Amino acid sequence: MTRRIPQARDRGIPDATVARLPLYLRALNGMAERGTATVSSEDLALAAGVNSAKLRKDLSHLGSYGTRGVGYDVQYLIYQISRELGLTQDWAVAIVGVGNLGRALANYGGFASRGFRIAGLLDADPHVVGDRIAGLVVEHTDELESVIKKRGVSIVVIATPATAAQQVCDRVIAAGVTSILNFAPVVLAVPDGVDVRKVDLSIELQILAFHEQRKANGGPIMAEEWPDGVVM
Amino acid sequence: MTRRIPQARDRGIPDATVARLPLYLRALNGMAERGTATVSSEDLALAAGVNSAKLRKDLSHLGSYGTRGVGYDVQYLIYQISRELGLTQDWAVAIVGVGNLGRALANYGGFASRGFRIAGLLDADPHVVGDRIAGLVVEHTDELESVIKKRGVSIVVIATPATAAQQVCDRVIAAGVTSILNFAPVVLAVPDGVDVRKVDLSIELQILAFHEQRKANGGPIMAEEWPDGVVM
DNA sequence: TCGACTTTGTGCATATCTTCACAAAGGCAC
DNA sequence: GTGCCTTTGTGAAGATATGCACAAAGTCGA
Repeated sequence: MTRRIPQARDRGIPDATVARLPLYLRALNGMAERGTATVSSEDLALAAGVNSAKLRKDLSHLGSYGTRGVGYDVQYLIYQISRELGLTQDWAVAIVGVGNLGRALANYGGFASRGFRIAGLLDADPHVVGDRIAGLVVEHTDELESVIKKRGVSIVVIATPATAAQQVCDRVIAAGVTSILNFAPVVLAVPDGVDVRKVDLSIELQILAFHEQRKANGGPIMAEEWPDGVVM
Repeated sequence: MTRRIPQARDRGIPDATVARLPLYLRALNGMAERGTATVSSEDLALAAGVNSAKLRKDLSHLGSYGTRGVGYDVQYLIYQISRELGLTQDWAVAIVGVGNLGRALANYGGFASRGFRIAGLLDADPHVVGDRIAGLVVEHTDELESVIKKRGVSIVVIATPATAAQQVCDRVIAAGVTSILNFAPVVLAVPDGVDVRKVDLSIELQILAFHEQRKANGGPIMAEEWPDGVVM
């Protein structure tokens, strides 16, 4: 892990902040569509579902873009956050694995509107290769490296079965990709310098189940912990 | 602020730990399938992609289930984590919104194997109602309340368009549901006591884009911050 | 120009999470 | 037994993140 040496102008935006910026961006876009010109931290925080002090602190990491007594200019803040997140440029994304999930992702409207252009759909199954989905023709995974290079793909989404994920991962990294969004239920091994983010549908349900169980069991004080001899 | 008075057996498991337990569980299941009987914190941490001290501290919140000098019994630990997460019981889940994503979720194998039983698929579109997906017949959202009550649904997955999400949310809460997994790109307003977890596909990509941009711009030290006068 | 009012930006206290490092616990060989 | 070896469980330090509360900065009406 690279040691963070604080620079004169420290550009180290906390991870927790980065994770919330897209949230603010969405809320702001909604406001822009409704014609709102300026917004206070209080209102924006409400719309984004966070505390207003946190919102202000988050935004302060980007710079001082508000006006005291007034609030934030919606359009300007959209621009600043977009720029910080790198959404003012176009990102070519390839989706590997065109099962149910891959299809859903290909058809998901939320990508294109944020500068993510789907530049390739690939699958190993010959029955799927050639299908037209969301305006693209599915290509065979044999073409993976050439698609990445020819179309300047810099982000790859892995939506393959778990068994194929690591191999796909290795190949895209060898082809120069350093940002991967992984939907396969495996922990990918990657070298330093490669970012992997993971979305796991069943993990989210498990976390919900944990809390649901707590609620069902009559609150935080649980009467009997060891109902009866569960022994190794 | 409620002062945390440590109970005799303190049942407050940190959120960060809860979020990782499913990860450990998956790694352990893989080991069990390969016939591994015991595992050290070092090896399990490696398989789960975390640091071994963190793993040990996480597990210590559940109890003292390891053997010094040996490690953890795989089967026993699977049982303990499953129990803690509430996966030893059956959870009835309803999916509202059977578009591309809803279909993908309905067909996702990772649910059933962890005690999540899909008890209902609902959609507002009459063209979709009646379709058979993953062994279930899609029902009309008019039936939402009755499906929840009759089939004992305690977790609802919202995979509708953004515009319909809040309304669906309100209805399922009114019907007694207190755990919601939301895929719609909106911040749901819910009363206290209701848990909402959110999965947002485009947010993950935006976070990747942020880091990718950093890498592309020549590492952590960025030369020119304000290329030229971007002014309000 | 001035004063009342609003809202930002942030210092500071607190809470939460991570990591180190090691004493204590147990297995195992002899 | 006894002593050596391995690995857990955890106290304490450090790192990050959150939230309060308020001074500073700006708007706006008179």
